[in-house]
Amino acid sequence: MEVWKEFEHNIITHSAAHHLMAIAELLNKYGYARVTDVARHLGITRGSASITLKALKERRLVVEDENKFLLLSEEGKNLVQAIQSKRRVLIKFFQDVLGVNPELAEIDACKVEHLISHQTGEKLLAFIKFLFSDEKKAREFLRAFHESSLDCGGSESCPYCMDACLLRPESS
Amino acid sequence: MEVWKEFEHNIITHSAAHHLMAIAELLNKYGYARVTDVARHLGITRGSASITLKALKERRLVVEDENKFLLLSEEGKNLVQAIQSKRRVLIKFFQDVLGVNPELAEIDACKVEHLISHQTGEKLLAFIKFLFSDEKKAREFLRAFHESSLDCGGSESCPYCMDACLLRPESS
DNA sequence: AACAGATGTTTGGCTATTAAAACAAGAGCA
DNA sequence: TGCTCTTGTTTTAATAGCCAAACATCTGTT
Repeated sequence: MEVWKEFEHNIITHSAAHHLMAIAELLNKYGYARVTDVARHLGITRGSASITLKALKERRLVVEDENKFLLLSEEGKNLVQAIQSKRRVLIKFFQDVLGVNPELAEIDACKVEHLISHQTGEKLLAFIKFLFSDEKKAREFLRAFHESSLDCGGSESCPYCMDACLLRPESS
Repeated sequence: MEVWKEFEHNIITHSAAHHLMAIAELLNKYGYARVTDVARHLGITRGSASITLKALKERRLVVEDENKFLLLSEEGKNLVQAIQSKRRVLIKFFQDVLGVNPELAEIDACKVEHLISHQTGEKLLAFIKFLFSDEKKAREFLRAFHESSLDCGGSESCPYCMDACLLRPESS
């Protein structure tokens, strides 16, 4: 009765998260980030970026120097780190554990990276670390799973894909 | 440059998905579902539910009988099935594999259930089926992982929680 | 000095989602 | 018949995102 409303109570929206990450990537690549650069990086207009970035400045996640060059606050940097870390873990999991194809793994990770909790992100990281560790049981399990799953690629003949539990959703 | 925009191109929004699931649950529990029932079930006003449901009728996911009682179309039913199936798989994974606490597992699952792709959902299902199968390697691996992870609960002393890769995000 | 180009902001419009409040239609009751 | 309650819709207003277009500023060139 209340859980579903949590969706709105996130620390950051998808759009805002990507504005922050754009700044981080631009700073990393070019050493600076302006409104125009962020807009171009995200493929949106300068006007849209300007408004969103204004809100992020008010939230103290983004700061501006005397020449209107954008920087991340400490809080902004931490947020970006956290989201990027979750993204990497998710991509690794989707791709190298589940065997989802790389493009889709990236899209799915991008959609949820800013939504999953700190705890879940951490536990997934721990899981993956153990799974890819030297632990004999982990190695053997992973090999056995990948041998069993036979890479059906979502075909009609795959028993998992035909499972009544997951009725072809994307077709909708 | 384009992946991040996929977030908007989903089959269904979080809100719409929960309107559909509300109808399914009400039909299941009481045998009928009206606008008022959906609104009450979701904790929103009748006006809001009316508008969202109107859009869902236009999209042919919801249909109405002569007395304004709501039903799901075949497409609507399939969508609900798909989302609920993903939710169950996600909760099981978060809770019983990763060891996330039940409340958080439910919240995280709710946030992403409508976002992850069919392929990822299916592959996660296959993974869990294998993980909880009779397969000796799966049982041993799961036991070894759960013994190793020692249930830190996100504390300061846990090496995973202090991992530089996941800098305390929710604090932001 | 004057124009051109780039940059940043603002304004008006659109969609989705919410609430609040007004309104319409029906049902039951006195 | 008249009153009230329930139900559903509509309108107005918010917020968050986006675009397009107008506008203001600054810089560099001629």
